[in-house]
Amino acid sequence: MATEPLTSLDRSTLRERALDALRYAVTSGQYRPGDHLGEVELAGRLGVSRGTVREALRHLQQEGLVTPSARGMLRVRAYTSTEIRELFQVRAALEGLAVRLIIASPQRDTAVTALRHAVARLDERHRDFIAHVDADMAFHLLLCELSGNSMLTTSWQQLAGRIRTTVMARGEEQTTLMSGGYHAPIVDAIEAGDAGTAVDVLQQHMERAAERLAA
Amino acid sequence: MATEPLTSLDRSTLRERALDALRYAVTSGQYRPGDHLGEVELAGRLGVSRGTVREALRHLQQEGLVTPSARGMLRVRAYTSTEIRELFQVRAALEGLAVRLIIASPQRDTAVTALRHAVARLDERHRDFIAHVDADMAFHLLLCELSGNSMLTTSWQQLAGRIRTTVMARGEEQTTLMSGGYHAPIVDAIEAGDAGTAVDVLQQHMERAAERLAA
DNA sequence: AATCTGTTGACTGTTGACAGTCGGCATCGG
DNA sequence: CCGATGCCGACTGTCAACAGTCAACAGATT
Repeated sequence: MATEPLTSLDRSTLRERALDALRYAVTSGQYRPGDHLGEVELAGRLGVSRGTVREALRHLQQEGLVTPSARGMLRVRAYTSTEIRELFQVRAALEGLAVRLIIASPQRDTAVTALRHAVARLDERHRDFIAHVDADMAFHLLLCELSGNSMLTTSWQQLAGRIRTTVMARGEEQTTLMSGGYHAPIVDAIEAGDAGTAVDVLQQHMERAAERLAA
Repeated sequence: MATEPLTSLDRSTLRERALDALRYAVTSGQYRPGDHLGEVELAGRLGVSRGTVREALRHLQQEGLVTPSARGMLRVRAYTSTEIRELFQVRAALEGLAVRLIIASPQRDTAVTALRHAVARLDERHRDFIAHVDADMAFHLLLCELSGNSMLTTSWQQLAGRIRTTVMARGEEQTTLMSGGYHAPIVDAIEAGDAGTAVDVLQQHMERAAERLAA
C-alpha cells in the first residue's frame, strides 16, 4: 500500500541539527552581536540537552560566530570595521587563488558557464534579502569549488559564517554589492583568461564591498 | 614564608588541556594516520570523562586532524599527495598576502629583524626534529602575525594542524626544507621591498616543500 | 557611611549512566 | 553447504544531575 518507495532515512544527529539551527539564528540576525547565548535557555528552546547544545556552540565558536565573554559565557561576536576589512582581504587572497587556478585549468569554459548561471541567480533573487545573500555566498563558494582545490574550499568555508553575518548585519542597504552587474566582470575576466587582470578585478570587488560594509 | 610572590593561577579547563594533549599526540605522530581514536579509551588514558574528550575531539575534527569513519568513530586523518599540494597552495596564497602587507607597512624594518631572529632559530634547533618543526611553524606564524591582519592569522592557524602533521609525517628526511638557508631568501625579498618578487620567492618555497612532502 | 562578609541565584564545567546502532559470530533451518 | 536470524560486544549519541565559580546583594561591624 506504500505509495512511495522507501527512501533512505535521515541520519543526522541532534548536534548537527542544533548546529544548523543555531548557525542560522546567528547569521540571520535573530540574535544580534553582543547577545548572550545561555546553554540552558537554548537547550530548552531546541528541546535537547545542554551537552548537545554545548557541542554546537563550540563549533560556532571555532567558526568565529560566537566568542567567550566573562566566565565562559558565549556571546554573538561583533566584528569591527578593521576586522571586516581584514576579512575581505583574506577572502580576496583565497578567491584570487581560485581565479588563477580556474584560468589555468583546461575546463575553464565549463567553469565560466557555471559561474554565469550563478550570476543569473543573483538577479533572480534580489527581492528576498536572505535569498539574495544565499545566492551571493553560493557564487563565491562555487568559485572556490571550481578551482578544484578542496583545501581552498575548506578554508573559505571557515570564513563563510563571518562573511554571512557581516553581510546580513550591514548589507541590507547595500544590495547593489550583490547584484549580477557587480559580479559579471569577475566572470568576464576569467573568460578572457588573463590571470593578472582577473585577480585585479576580484580584488576591486572585495575592496569595494569591504569599504561599504565596514562603514 | 612564601619565597615567591603569589602568581595568577592556571585557569585552563580540562577540555583545553585535553585538546592540547590530543593535538600534540596526533601532530607528533603518536597516533598514526588511520588510527582509531575511541572516546572511552582516550578518556581513561587522560583521566577525564568522555564528554570532555568528545569536545576536544570535535575541535580536532574541525581542525582537520581527525575525520569520521564508520558509525561516527574518529580516525586520524590521512592526507593524500594531492591534498598536500593543495594545502601548500593555500598557504602560499595566505602567506603571500602577509608578505605584501608587510612590505606595504611602515614598520617593515622591525618586521624584517623579527623574521631574521626566527630564521636564526631554525638553524639553532636543527638537531631536535620536533623543535625544528616548531621553529619552522613559528617562522611562518610570525610572518602572518607581522602582517597585522588578525583574520589572516586566524585562517592560517586553522591550517596549522594539517601542516604540522604533514611535516611530521614525511619531513624527517627532508629537514633541509626547514633550514635557515631556505627561509632567508624570503626575508631578503621582503627587505628588498619588491612585492612581486617576494611573493614569487615565497611561492617557490612552498612549491618545493609541497613537492618534497607529497612524494 | 564605609567596608567586610555571608548568602543567593545564574551560569558553565564535568561527570556517570542509559539508550541506540552496527559488525561479527554463533545458531538454526533448508 | 548456505542463507537467514538472533545474540553479544563495542562503540557513539544523548541526557540529567552534581560541583564549582562568580556577580550582586543584604546584613553585620566598625
